[in-house]
Amino acid sequence: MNPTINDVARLANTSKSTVSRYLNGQPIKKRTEEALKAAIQELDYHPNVNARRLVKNSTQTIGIVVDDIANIFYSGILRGIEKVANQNNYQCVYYSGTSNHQGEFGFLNLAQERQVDGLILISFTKRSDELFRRIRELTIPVALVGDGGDIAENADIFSVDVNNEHGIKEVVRYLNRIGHRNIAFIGGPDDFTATHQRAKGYRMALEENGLTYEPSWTVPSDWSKDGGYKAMRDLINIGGMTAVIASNDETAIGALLYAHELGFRVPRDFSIVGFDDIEIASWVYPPLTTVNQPLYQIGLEAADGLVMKMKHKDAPMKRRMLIEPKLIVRDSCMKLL
Amino acid sequence: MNPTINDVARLANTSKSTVSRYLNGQPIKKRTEEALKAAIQELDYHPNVNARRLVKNSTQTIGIVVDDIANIFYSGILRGIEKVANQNNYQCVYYSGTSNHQGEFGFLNLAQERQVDGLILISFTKRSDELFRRIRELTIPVALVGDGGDIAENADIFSVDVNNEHGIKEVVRYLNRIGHRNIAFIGGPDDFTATHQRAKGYRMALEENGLTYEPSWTVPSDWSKDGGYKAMRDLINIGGMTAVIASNDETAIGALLYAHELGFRVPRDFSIVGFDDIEIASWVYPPLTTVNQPLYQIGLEAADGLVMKMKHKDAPMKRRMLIEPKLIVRDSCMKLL
DNA sequence: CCGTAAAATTGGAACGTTCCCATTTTTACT
DNA sequence: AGTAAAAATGGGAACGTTCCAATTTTACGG
Repeated sequence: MNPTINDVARLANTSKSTVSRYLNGQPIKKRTEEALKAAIQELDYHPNVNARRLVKNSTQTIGIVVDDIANIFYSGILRGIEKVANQNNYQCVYYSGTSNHQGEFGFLNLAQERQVDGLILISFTKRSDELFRRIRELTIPVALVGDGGDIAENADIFSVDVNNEHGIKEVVRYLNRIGHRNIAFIGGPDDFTATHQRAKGYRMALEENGLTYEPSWTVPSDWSKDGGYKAMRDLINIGGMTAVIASNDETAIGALLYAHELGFRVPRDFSIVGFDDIEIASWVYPPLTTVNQPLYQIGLEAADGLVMKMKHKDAPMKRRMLIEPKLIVRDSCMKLL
Repeated sequence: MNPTINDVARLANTSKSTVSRYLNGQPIKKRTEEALKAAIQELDYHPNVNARRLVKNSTQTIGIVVDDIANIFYSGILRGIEKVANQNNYQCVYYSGTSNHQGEFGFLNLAQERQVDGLILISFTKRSDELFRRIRELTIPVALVGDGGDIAENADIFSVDVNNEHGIKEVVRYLNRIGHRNIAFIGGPDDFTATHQRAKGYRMALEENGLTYEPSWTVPSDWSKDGGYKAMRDLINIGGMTAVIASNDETAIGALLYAHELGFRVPRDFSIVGFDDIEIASWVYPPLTTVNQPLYQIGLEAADGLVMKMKHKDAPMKRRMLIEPKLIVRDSCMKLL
C-alpha cells in the first residue's frame, strides 16, 4: 500500500541498493540521483523506520524516564536533553512511570524490546539497590539525573546532580552576612536524597558561621505549598527566628502565604529563602530569594554523557557530575542593622 | 546476540509459530506453555518490537505533538491522554515542534515513517490551511486539541476545545452580580484563537448585561506576566474601572503584581479575574478568581476519540467537542455595595 | 481400537530495509 | 586505444517477527 524502496528503484530504473545508498547519503552518480529525487517525490516515498530499525538493530532514540512528565520541575532538564539529542540526530521518547501500569520497572521494556538506544532516568528520590541491579543487566547505556550514589559510580552509570549541600551553605552565609543570626529551616520529605543533603548543608553552615543550632527551629515538611504553610505556622508558634530557609520554593511560597495571612510582612518581619528557583519564584510577592538549579545545563550534561557513550560503545562512561547551584537574591530577605 | 523467538522455540522444543502464538495470548497446550515460560525466563527473552512493528505495520503508539513539552499548561492534557492511551494499550511518544530542526511540519514524519498509528496535535494558536492540507494526506487518524474550525470539521478531524466565549461571559455575569459596572479587559496575542473568542465573549456579555463598552478599557497584551504588568499600568493610567478581566492567569498575576507595587490593594481597589486556572492561581496573594479549564478531561476526550478511530478504521470520527469551563471564585474580587 | 472431526502445531513466505560482495561501469593515465 | 584502478551498481541474504495453509496430534463416540 505504501510505496517501498523497491517501487522507487523501479521507477527510477535502478536497484534498491542504490536507492538505499542515496537515502543514507552515500555517493551516487549525478544522473541517477536526479531520477531518484524525482521518483521519491512522485511516489511520496518515506522509508519505513521499523524495517530500518530491525536490520540496524538500533533506533536512534533516547528514552527519558520521569515520574510524571507533566511536573513543571523537569521542564528545563527536558529542554536540555532535547537540545543535545536533536543535535546528534537522536529522537526522544518519554516514559512516565506513574501512568504506565507496568510497575516500577516498566521502563526496562523500552530497552529490552530494543525501542531505545539509551536511557536517561530522572528522579530525585532515593533509588533502590534493586534498580541498580536491573540497570546493570541492560545492554544499553544509562545516565541518571539526580543522586546515583556510589553504586552508580561503580556500575559505569553516569549521574548528574546538583550540589545541594553547597547551595544551602551559600544561603546561610548570605543571611549571616546581612545580619541574621537566628535562622530556621523547613525540611523536605524523607525519600528525597536532596532533603538530607540540604539539611546537612544547613547544619554544617550554621557551625561554619558560628551560629547556634536550635533544634526546634528545624521542622520537617513535604515540599508542598500546604506543607510550607503548616510549617510556617509551627515556626511562628515557636518564634525567635528572623529568617526561614525553606528547602524548596513551593514550601517557601506556602510559608509566605501563611505569614501574609497572619498579617506579617515579608521581609520586614521574616526573611524567607527558597530553593530551586522555579519560574514562579519571581511571580510571588515579594519576589523570592532562592537558589537556582541550572536545570537546562543538567539536562545538557546528562544527554551529552549518554550520547558520547552511545556513539562510542567502548569509550568509558563519564562518572559523576556535581553542578553548583547559584544564589539568586530577590526581595524576600531584609538586611538587619 | 539477543535471544530471538527461534532460540526460545528450540529450547522449549517447539516451533517459533507456537511461541509467537503464546506471546500473543492464543491458546496453547498446557505442557508446552510450561516449557515456554521456563525457556523465556531462562533466556531472558523479550520480543523485538521493531520486527513486530514491521510485519504488523502498526506500532500501537500515539504521537503527541506540542509546541513545547515543558509548558506547564499542557500538563493536565497530557495526563488525560496518557490515561486513555494506557488503558487501551497504546504507548505515547511526544514530539516537541520547536526543538526539532525539521520545521513546522516535521511531525508528519512520525506518521509517514510509520512510527505512530495516530496523532494528537495540541496547539492553541491559529492553524494554517496548509496544515490541514497536509493532515488530510495522512493515512492515520488525527485529533486536535484546540480550535480546529470548520476546516477540521469537514475533513474528518476530531477537535476538542474549550468554550472560551462562554467562560468569559460567566465572569462578566459574576462581576455584574456582585456590583461591578465598569469592567476592563486585558486581551491576548493575536495568533491565538482563544484570544478572539474571549474578547468576543467580553463584548457580548457587556451587552447582554446592559453594561457600557468603553474602548479604552480593552488593552491588548501577550499572555505573559510582564505583559500583564504593563497592561495594568496602562489601565491604571486610564482609570475608572473597578474590575479587570485578564484573558489568562499569567497576565492576571502580572497585573496583580503591578497593583501591589503601586500600593493598591486587591481586591479592595481593583477586582481581578484570570482565565485557565493554572496551579499557581491559588498560590498568589490574594488567591485568584479565575475560569477553570478542565484540561484532564480535554485530554481524555481527545484520546478517546482518537483511539476509537484507530481501533475501528471505518467508524466515522467524532466531529467536534466544546467543553464548558467553570468559574472558580477565590478572593481576588470584591463585592460592591 | 478404529475413524473422524476438532484442535494444536508447524514450516515457510512475507514485511521493507541494510549490507556484503561480485560485477559492471567509469575514470585516469600511458 | 588499451589497461589498471577506482567508483558505482545490483543481487541476495539477513534482521526477527506474524500469519497462512498444510500437517500432525488429540479427543471421543461407536
